[in-house]
Amino acid sequence: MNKSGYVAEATRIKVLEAVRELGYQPNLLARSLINQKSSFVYVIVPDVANPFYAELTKGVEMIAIREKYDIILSSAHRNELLEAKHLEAAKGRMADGVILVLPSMEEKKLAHYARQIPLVVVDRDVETDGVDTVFIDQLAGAQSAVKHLLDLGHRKIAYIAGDPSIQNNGLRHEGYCRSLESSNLKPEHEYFFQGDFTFESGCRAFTGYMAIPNERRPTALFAASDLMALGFMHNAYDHGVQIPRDISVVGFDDISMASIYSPSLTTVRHPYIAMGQVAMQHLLKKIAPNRTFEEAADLKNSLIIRNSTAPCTEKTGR
Amino acid sequence: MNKSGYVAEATRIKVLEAVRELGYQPNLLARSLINQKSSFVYVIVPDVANPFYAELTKGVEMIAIREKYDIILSSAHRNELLEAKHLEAAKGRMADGVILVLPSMEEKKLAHYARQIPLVVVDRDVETDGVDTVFIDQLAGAQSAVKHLLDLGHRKIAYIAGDPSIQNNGLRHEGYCRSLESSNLKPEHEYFFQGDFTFESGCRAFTGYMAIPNERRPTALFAASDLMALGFMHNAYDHGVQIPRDISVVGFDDISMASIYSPSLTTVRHPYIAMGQVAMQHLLKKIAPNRTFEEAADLKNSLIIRNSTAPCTEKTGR
DNA sequence: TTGTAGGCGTTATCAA
DNA sequence: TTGATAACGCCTACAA
Repeated sequence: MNKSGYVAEATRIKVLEAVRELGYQPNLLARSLINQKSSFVYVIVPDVANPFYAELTKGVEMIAIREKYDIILSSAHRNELLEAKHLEAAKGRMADGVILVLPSMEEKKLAHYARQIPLVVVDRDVETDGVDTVFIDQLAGAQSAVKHLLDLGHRKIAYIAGDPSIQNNGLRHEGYCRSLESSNLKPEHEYFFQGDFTFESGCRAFTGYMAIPNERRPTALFAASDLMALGFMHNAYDHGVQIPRDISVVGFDDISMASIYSPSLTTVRHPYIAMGQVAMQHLLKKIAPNRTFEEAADLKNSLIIRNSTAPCTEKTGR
Repeated sequence: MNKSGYVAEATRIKVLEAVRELGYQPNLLARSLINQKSSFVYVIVPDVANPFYAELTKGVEMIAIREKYDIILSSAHRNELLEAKHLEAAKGRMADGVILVLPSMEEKKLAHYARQIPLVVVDRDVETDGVDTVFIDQLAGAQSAVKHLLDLGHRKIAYIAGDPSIQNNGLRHEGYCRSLESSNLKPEHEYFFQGDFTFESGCRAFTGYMAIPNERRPTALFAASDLMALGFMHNAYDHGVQIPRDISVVGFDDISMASIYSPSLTTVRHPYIAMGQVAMQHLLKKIAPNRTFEEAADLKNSLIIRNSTAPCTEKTGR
């Protein structure tokens, strides 16, 4: 008994000496077995190579390390079978909890697993009771982006949408629509470009933009991801369209490139590190409901205004 | 015995039924204990949020998943105490192996741990026997970058160095020097800028560049990281210095931004995903020396020529 | 073919 | 205080 208990000083010293001499190291697996506590947390993300999830993992790690948790990281590739496989592995390995990011499995299944192992779902809103979530309603974030453009005097505001199968994309689109409507504008079909979150789809959107006759051409653009915004700007640069002089652009995510690009990109920051921290804090609360942990940081999207947006110079038709 | 052995068909069916009904799941921890094999691999990187290491982790995962290994990921922040701590944890948890990326601990210590647990070191060259490494000698990569500039006719080639404490940085610098010398040029002190791999240090280097009198000003630049190259280009753009018209720029790493920036950046690609794959293959070989695995991909840096480099237009003084 | 004993490395419990 | 013993959940091996 190294830590506590009633031990004679002499014995204690002897034991400690032996420990050093033999290089003894406790077997944590055996310890887990008896303690029913492995000090493992699974983090299941769509793709470990995605920088967003790398940041999220860092957030998780920052909290986990203080509580001596190790992180088992795996990719589920937005495939519910893989998600299930990893969840089963987590149970089999007696993980103390699971952080599941952007799962594609249905809510019922999520609830099912949540009953078997402490589970926190990130980046997806789940209504079912018992499923803990860390989710930022990106409606507000998208609205603030479009409001920024409206405040600058823009009225013809285009939108590049992301992958429709992802919940967050729908919310970003809805934020765009609502913001327009609150200014008595309505989303024009002509100003809607379907993308898939990638750089290339942003490039393609530029082609669509150029196809619009000059007098109706948008003076501003909101893209559902920074990568698409940058794709658009990239092509714009090549075609001599200047940003923000000819068109203001707002992105979403605040990837590292956003601040580095020329011009730097106005965007909505999605705080992945903080989300990872909060997710881990939720998990700790579930694992040890009696213990108290510091309050979680408040999570929200924030608009970062940089150099890709400027006041509208075009006289409005009204 | 679910898999093999001599079992009556009836019993087998009964057992399988019971398994389903009770939702039985084997406890992998207990299984590990008896098998002396945990199916865990530790991946210890400087920082989990760094996109390079995220890619490397993906490479490791691609191989690991086939052999049913789970990955325990952790950050050591280039701190040898943390590295040691994670290595001890790996031993304590009976990890089957460790992939240690860019360790800062001394070789003797590495060899010491390598004797205790299968260990593969990535991104650092270790001479000691018994320590397996995945390391690309970046000398050749750097040389090809500078040779490209020489081939374009450049003679005044500046260099932005990275963090001196990192082995790879030294090799990149040496590659720069050797390449120059092979063309009977020598590295000018005036053309050397000390950076630290960050975007900001690249920006600062631009200030240094501008301080050089016009007639001696370099017509080309090799930066030891893409981020520094982009920082330089960023400031160049702001000051009306055009790339590649006024100065050609080559980076190192091929970060995702390199292909997206305007102009896109000529750079030396460092193949992190492949390195992760190879590292995991080495580890598997160490764990099960008898089994054979597919041959590892050949690893080397490759020069990616994009739009930030162009022929030298300045008449040489000779 | 089936059942049972022993042990993997811990920790907790209970006599001594 | 200390030492012995059971148990965590699994697997191997040997006897039935």
